[in-house]
Amino acid sequence: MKRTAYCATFTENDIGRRVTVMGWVQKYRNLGGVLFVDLRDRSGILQLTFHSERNTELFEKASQIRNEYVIAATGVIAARGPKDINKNMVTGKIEVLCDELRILSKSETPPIYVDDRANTNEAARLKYRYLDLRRPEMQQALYMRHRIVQSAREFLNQNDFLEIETPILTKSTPEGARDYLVPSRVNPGTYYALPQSPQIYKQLLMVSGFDRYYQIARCFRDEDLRADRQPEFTQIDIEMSFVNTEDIMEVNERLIAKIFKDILNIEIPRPLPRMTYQEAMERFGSDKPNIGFGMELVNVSDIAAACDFKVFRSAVENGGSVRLINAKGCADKYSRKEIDALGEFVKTFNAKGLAWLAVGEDQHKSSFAKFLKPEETDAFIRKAQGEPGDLLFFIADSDNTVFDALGNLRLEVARKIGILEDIKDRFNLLWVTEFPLLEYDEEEKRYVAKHHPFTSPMDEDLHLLDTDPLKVRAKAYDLVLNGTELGGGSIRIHRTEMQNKMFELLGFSQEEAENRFGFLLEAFKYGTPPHGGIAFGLDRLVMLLTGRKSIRDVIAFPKVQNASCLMSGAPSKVDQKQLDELKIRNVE
RNA sequence: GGCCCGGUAGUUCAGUCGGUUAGAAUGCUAGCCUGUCACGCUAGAGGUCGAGGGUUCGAGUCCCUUCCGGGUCGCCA
Repeated sequence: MKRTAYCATFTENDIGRRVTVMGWVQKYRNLGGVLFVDLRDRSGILQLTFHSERNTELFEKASQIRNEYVIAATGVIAARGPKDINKNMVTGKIEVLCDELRILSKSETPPIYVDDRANTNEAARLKYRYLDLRRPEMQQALYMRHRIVQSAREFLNQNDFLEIETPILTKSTPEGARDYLVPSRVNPGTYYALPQSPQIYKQLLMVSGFDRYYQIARCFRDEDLRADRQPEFTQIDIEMSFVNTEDIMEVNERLIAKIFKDILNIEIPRPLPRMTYQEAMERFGSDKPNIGFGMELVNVSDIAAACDFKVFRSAVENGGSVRLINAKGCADKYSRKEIDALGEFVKTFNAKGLAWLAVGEDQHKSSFAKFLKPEETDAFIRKAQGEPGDLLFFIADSDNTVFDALGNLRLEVARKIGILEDIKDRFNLLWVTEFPLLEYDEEEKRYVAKHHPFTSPMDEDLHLLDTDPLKVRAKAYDLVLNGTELGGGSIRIHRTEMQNKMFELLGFSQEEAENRFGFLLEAFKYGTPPHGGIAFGLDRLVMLLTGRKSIRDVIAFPKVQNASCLMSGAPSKVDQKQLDELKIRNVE
């Protein structure tokens, strides 16, 4: 018995043909004298029929069939009667009149439904992931993932990029995320780290002269999980030599455009819009703004500075700002209780409070009206272009807090009033450029790299490196899709002196820099081309292109929030013998 | 590490003010049924109410602790 073809590939053109199909029993319907089986494989579903009057013995055998049995059936493709056509099925006009049946393997009653309509709890789905993956929805997601990777590979291959693998067992570089460590048996007491990204290796490949590199690279970061963050994830990792920012953006716009064309048949307008980091923060309160809708931030610090409301005035006096967003027509959509809830919401972003003002025809309601002169209130409304029915939300704080809180509030309000749902099928791509090179880490009391320590500062800002490092902008860029960071990259430092300068700014002693990145600095001594690159989060890209809410839905075997795998039980304890070999002892 | 939501039959859920033997749908098992397509009809089996402790005459329900899952802040160069 040899399979003729996948179930859902047969059509009316095959009527009369004798075929063999194999797959899983999606559903059986035994009507007494006639039995229908919906047979499923990765292509879809095909109906098989067995008649007791045609072949009693075969019918008896078919009656043994239960859901999720794996069977092989042979028969003749037949047209269904006019009344029996199922318009909801791709193969709804045909069926297989079976004359042979083999039960290849039985199935116990499945613990979860293999059905897209089931709405099963995710924990149960993950425990029985191999069953969950039988669902068409999941098959589709992984098929799309495959096609997206193929599309990217095709583009990169055609554009002279070489796919090169880099080590998984690498050297720990404590900057950045927490490393996953792997003990060395041969060198007791020492550890490999799993790569957070192939960053240093791809730069070394540029030193080696490969000029254009890519890799569908697995990356590992031991940090807490989110809906869009897994401890191991995949990047489309790219690096190029003898290029500037423009060159890299240009190639990658073409890459992304090809993927959108291939996968969704959508033409991406090129060149993609660009926005500086500064502008993104000022207008949207985010370095990954969702530009699909307005409700932009409005700076009202000038009015606030002159008013009698102390919360507003002192924020400006302390070097911060007062900004607002205008929730158009929301004055009657939010109850006091809901506004209070938004107040709690912004507190999670360290805002001290949320001031609000509901614009009326001639009388306004607000949380702070009594502190303001009417003309000051009017000035706020005018600057916010407020009209009766609008609801203004104010945050007064340091710029960073105001941006963070208002940027997130903007998204929260948009979610609540349905804007995000309305625009989810549109794809708004943009580049965010000119990121700050450094930020100040309050905990560590030192500067840390915003992107990574190999990012080149902008030439225009080099003079600020010693005087005002926080003002230095980097040759760094992120690609943002609908408010999600799809990828980011930079032009790298390719001169030893500049790299040393950078390490110095980050507070590394010569010795530390040598210890951590010495091999890179050494490599840079022997002729390094100017180079730069980018990495895209493949999981996020697939998630957005397939409209899923979590990257878990586009990863075959994902981990849950505590970084464990519900199916395999990893991580797990190991034999004492294994630990002994590694010279490792658990402590309480 | 903090905060929020959830955990009752294989699955999805209901369970009122703390009160009789914890229900429904679906799935499962059996019987009937010759054109169904989430077939239909009849009957049946199926429960550590996540776990432990407490309050009470009595706890799925109230309290405490804990485990598990999700979201989120911190974290994620």
